[in-house]
Amino acid sequence: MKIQELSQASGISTKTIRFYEESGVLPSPARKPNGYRDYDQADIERLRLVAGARRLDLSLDDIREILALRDQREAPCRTLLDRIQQKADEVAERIVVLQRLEAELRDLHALGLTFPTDDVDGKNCVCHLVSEK
Amino acid sequence: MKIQELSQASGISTKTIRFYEESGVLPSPARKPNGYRDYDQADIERLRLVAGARRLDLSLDDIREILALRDQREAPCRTLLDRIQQKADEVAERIVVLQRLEAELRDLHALGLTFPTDDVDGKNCVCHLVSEK
DNA sequence: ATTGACATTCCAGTAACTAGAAGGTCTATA
DNA sequence: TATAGACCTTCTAGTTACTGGAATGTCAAT
Repeated sequence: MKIQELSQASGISTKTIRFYEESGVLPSPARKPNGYRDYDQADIERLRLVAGARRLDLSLDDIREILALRDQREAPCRTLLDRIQQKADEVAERIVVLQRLEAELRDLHALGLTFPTDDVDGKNCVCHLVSEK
Repeated sequence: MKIQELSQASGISTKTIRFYEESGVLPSPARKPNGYRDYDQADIERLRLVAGARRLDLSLDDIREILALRDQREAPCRTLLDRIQQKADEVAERIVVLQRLEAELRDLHALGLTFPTDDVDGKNCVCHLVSEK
């Protein structure tokens, strides 16, 4: 199976597949006599796991660790579950920060609308609202 | 005024100040006879505007554009306000995506807890939940 | 003369790709 | 047989906004 077929079976671009190989997330595959990469069913499954984990926004570092466990025939389920929970917590935190930021941006925008928009140096300008103290 | 004093007046590290200069966000400052960068009050104000805009997560590209307007003695308030609103919209979208992601992660974690954690290849493993179809 | 705190430049690394160049291979058709 | 096109290969470099470190120079005080 050539790289493009793996790409279609996984939904991951050939560019990214090669990048994952170089990053150590995917092993170097067998090569055909002409030098083309040659993949099999196990590669599809591995790449699908990577794709699923990436969709959950797990880092390639996390994924490497999980796959390394699996390669040593140790079940990575515990580690994977831990990472999923940890990622959920990170995301929750990030959401809070972004909510604060959005509120601030909306407030600033509303306040800015009450100001003249042709003031380059005066204090009556949005720029001065944006400048830190 | 030396770079460290500007750093203290703005809360931006000297590393970042030099980086901003190289990035074209700050102009090349005057130099003292010994080659040290020499800043003045206007530099503090400019850097504070940059810092404030960065705190609102505006990109250096946006900031460059806003400062370029100001440098041509055109009021950047309209552009700045537009960027603020646009950024608020982006942030709102990002929040929605992250909320979906968090829900998915929590669900997956809850589901994973009902599975055995020592299953390397079996279908009864979290890994298979994570793998994409 | 030396110490310590500053300054300078340049190089490399971060995360996860993506784009493009230059070239080799395979298959089908004119 | 020649050639078109769709694929493959490797390599380099760009993205964002910094951050860290090395090697070296300057300045003030002891």
